[in-house]
Amino acid sequence: MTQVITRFPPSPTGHLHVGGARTALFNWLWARKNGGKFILRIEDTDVARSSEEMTQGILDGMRWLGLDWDEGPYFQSRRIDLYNQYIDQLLETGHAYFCACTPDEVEAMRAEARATGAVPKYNGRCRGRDLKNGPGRVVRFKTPESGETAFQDLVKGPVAVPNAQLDDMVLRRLDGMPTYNLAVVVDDVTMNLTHVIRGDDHLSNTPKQVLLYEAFGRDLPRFAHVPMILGPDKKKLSKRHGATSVTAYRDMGYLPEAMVNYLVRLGWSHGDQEVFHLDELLRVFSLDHLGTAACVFDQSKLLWLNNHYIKNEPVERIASLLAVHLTERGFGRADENYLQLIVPLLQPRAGTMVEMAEMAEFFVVEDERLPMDPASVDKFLTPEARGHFGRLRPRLAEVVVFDQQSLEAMFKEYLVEQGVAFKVLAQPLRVALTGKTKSPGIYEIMEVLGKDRVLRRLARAERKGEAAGPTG
RNA sequence: GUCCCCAUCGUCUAGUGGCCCAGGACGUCGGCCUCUCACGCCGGUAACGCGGGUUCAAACCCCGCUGGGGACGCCA
Repeated sequence: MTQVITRFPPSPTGHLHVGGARTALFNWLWARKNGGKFILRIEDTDVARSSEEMTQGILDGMRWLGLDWDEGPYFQSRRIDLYNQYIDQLLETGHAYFCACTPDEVEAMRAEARATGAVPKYNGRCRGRDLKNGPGRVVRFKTPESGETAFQDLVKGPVAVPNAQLDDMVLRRLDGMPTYNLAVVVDDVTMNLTHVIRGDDHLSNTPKQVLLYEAFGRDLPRFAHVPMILGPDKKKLSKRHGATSVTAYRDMGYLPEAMVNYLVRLGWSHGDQEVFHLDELLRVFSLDHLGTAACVFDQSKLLWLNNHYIKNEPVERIASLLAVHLTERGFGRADENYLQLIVPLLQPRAGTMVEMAEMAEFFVVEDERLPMDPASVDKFLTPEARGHFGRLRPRLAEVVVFDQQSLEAMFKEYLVEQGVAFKVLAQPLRVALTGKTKSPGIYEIMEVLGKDRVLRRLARAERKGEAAGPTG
C-alpha cells in the first residue's frame, strides 16, 4: 500500500472561495484519514493576474479552517526549469512541436471553425513544419487526431472523449511560462500524487492531462471530480451571490468548525448524519459517498450550523471570540471573566459572532450611555412603570446576594403585594435595562449586570420616561 | 454550435431492484414552553422531470426526450 498523497493547488488570482475550500477540505481529509501527505501548491504561472496578497489571503483562509499542509507552499513560478525539462522531453520524443502562429491567427482559425459548426480549435498549421525554437514561438502538444482518450473517475465512473475534440494545446507560452495543463501534470507526476480531487469544472481538462501522462509514460493518479457549488440561482457561484470567500465568513462571525461541517456535507454524506466534529470526520470520511450532482450553497443551513457550534463550544472559546468582535465594534478590551458571564445568555440567541457582539453591547456599555430605543421608551416607560421602578429600587438595594434566585424571591413578594403579574413589569424592566424589547431573561440580566448598574439604569429610565412621556 | 457531466421535497441529502404510496436535516407553516427574543419540544407542508423499455417487482438497470451545469484560452 503506497502512501496517499493529495494536494490543493489554488491560483492566487482570487480569494479562497467556498468551492476551493471544499476541494481543499476533501483533499486534506483524504490525506489525513489515510495517514498520507497533503501538499499545498500555488499555481501562479499567470504572472499578470497572480498576486502576493491573494496568496497570503488563501493561506490565511486555509489556516483559519485548520487545513494544515505537510509540504509547500510550492510556487510554480519557481519551477520553470523543471517544466522546461519536461517540455524538452516531449519535443524530443515527437509529442510536441514549435508553433509560430500568433494569438490573432489562432483566434481567426477558431472563429472560422466555429462558423462552419466545427470544433473551434487550432488547425495544426505548424504541426508538420518542423520549426526550431525561436522568438515568437510557442510549444504545442501533438494531440492524436483520432481515437479517444478515456479514464476512470472515482465519482463519475468511466469518462471518454474523442481526441478529435481536443486541441493541440499550448504547453509553453511566448513568455516562456508553462501553461496550466503542462504544469499540473509535471507537478502531479513529480510530487507523486496518488489522488487528484478537484471540481468537475476540470473534468474536460482531464483527457488532455491524461494524454500528457501517457506521453511521459507515467501512470495516472486516481481522479475524483466533485460537483460544483452553485448559487441559489443555480449558476456558478460568484461575487454576485454575496460573500464567497471563506475569510469573509470569518469576518461575519462564523466559526471555522461550522464552515468545515457545512462544506463537507455539500457533496458528501454519511447516512443521515448532519453534524460532524473533526475527529469523527477523520474517521468516517470516504471517497465513495461523494455526490454526483451540483449543489446549491445554502446560507440558512450554514447559519443554523454556526448557531449549533456557538451553542456547544466552551464558554471560554466563545468569550474570547466575542472579545475580538466587540473591539471590532469599537469597544475597549473587555474583561474576559465578565464576558464569560454573558456568553451563556447569548449562545442560544446568536447566529453569528457578529450578532452576539451586537447583543452583548448593552452589557458592556456605560450605564449613562446605554442607547434607548425611542419607540420602546414611549411604549413601555409609562408613568405606571416608572412608579414601579421607584418602589422597586429601595427593595433591590436591599437584596444581599444579587443572584437570580434572590431576585426572583424579592419580585415574587413585590408582585403579590402590588397585585400585578410579572408580565406587566417585564417589558418595562427590559427596556430600562437593555434599551430594547428583546433580550435574555430579566433575572439573568440583572445578575450579570449587578446591583449598582441595575439601580443606575432604573433611575435613568425613570428620567427618560418622564422626558418622553407627556401622558404622565 | 460541439464535447463532457448531471437529474429524489424550496435547499443539502438517505436510498445501490422488493424493507419506499420514499427517510433525515435546513427552511417554511402550526402548536407547546414563556417576562420579550431565542433555545428546546411536538406536529404539518413538500420530491423520485417526462416517455419508453427490462423485470413477477424500478427512485434504483437500459434507451430516448427535456431540463440544468461545465468545458471548448498563449486563465487556472
